[in-house]
Amino acid sequence: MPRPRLVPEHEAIDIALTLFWSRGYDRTSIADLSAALGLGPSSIYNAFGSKERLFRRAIERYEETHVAPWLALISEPHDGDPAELVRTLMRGLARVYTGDDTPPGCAIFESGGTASPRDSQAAIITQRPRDALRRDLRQRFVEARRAGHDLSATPATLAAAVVSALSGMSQLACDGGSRAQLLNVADHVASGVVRRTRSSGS
Amino acid sequence: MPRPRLVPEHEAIDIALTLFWSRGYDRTSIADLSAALGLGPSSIYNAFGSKERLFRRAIERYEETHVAPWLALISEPHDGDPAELVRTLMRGLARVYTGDDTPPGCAIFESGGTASPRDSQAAIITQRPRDALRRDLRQRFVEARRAGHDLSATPATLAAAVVSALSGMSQLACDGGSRAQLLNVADHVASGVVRRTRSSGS
DNA sequence: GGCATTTTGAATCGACCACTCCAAAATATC
DNA sequence: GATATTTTGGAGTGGTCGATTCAAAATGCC
Repeated sequence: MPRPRLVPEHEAIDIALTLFWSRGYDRTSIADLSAALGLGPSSIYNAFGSKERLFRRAIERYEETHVAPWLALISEPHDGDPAELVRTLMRGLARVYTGDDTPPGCAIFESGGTASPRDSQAAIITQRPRDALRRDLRQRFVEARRAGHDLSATPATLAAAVVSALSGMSQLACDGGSRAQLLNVADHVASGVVRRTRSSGS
Repeated sequence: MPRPRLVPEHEAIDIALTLFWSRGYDRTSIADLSAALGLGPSSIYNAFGSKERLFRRAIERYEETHVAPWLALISEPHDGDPAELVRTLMRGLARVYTGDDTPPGCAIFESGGTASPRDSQAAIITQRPRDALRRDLRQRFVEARRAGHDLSATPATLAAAVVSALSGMSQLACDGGSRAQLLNVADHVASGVVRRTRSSGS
């Protein structure tokens, strides 16, 4: 019954995500969002309440649309080679970080800034999915080890190493690294997950 | 002959570095620096010219005092095992990232923010040492391969992987990761640098 | 002590920040 | 068409940002 919106909510969130993703939370102003949406500040606040809440919605959307498909690989029980699973996960995210029509890097790693001792909600918002990724990966490695796979390190260390590599791949993409470079890193890291008992290939 | 400074230049840079390191460039205001130094804004601008130039000096100091000692390991020719070299480098930086009386993480990775398409001098300032680290590491791997060492990937890929791991270790430290966790990641990554021809240990 | 030189403190600059207020506009229901 | 409900545009809120100005203060040199 009320006046309809000029730009649908999900579309507004997508636009906001692109801005936060490319410039980070701090360097994205309400004026930037206003210009990108073609709406006044009042419309933004009427729809989302605050810049922080809009950022939260944008990050949630990023998780759903860009990370969740690959995260599903490791959240459900899987009896395949854990190295191959990590390889698929990392290669998929490598492509996300170097998408042609998306900003370089990973929104979860880059857009929130560093988590300072004191208040910085944006950093906390992006830290939660990072921790979740470490936890899920670790759990997956625990299951893989139970299934008899010979891992090259403890599940916790492997999870930390894989997430560290992903974080660094995001950084590399932001520094201008190519998709091929990121894929090479992904392959190399994945190949180090399982213990290799003999020399492989040339 | 002139009036002496209340706080020496190198000491002021150290204090500024600690602030930039812990809060990042954007979230560190002139007022913050003024309070930490016990000086008025005019003194800061008289001594350093601008916030950006002070940041540049602080990052240079970080490179000299915290990174250069470990970087020296890979810049000069070395005939030892490249894996052991990487291990020493990464373990040393892991300790820097989790120092008791320094902020968590790496100033070069965390304090500058993401390099946006458009102007953000702070991001560019921190990108230069990141690129230098990749370049030096790659060159070191090239030499190691010439010396007959059997690397597990191309020098460029290995360099990108090691720097990615370091970047991720910095992120992990900012997320509350312990020194032991970072050291484990460092050991695991280093062990993957050389090709392992047979299973090693338990 | 007087002078040149530099730093220091305090007040202040315009610009931009996230955010708000309010009247006009656009719809569904009646 | 009248009314209720929500969005929209635009002006404007106080606050903080980086940066500046200027007189007072503190030194070495003479």
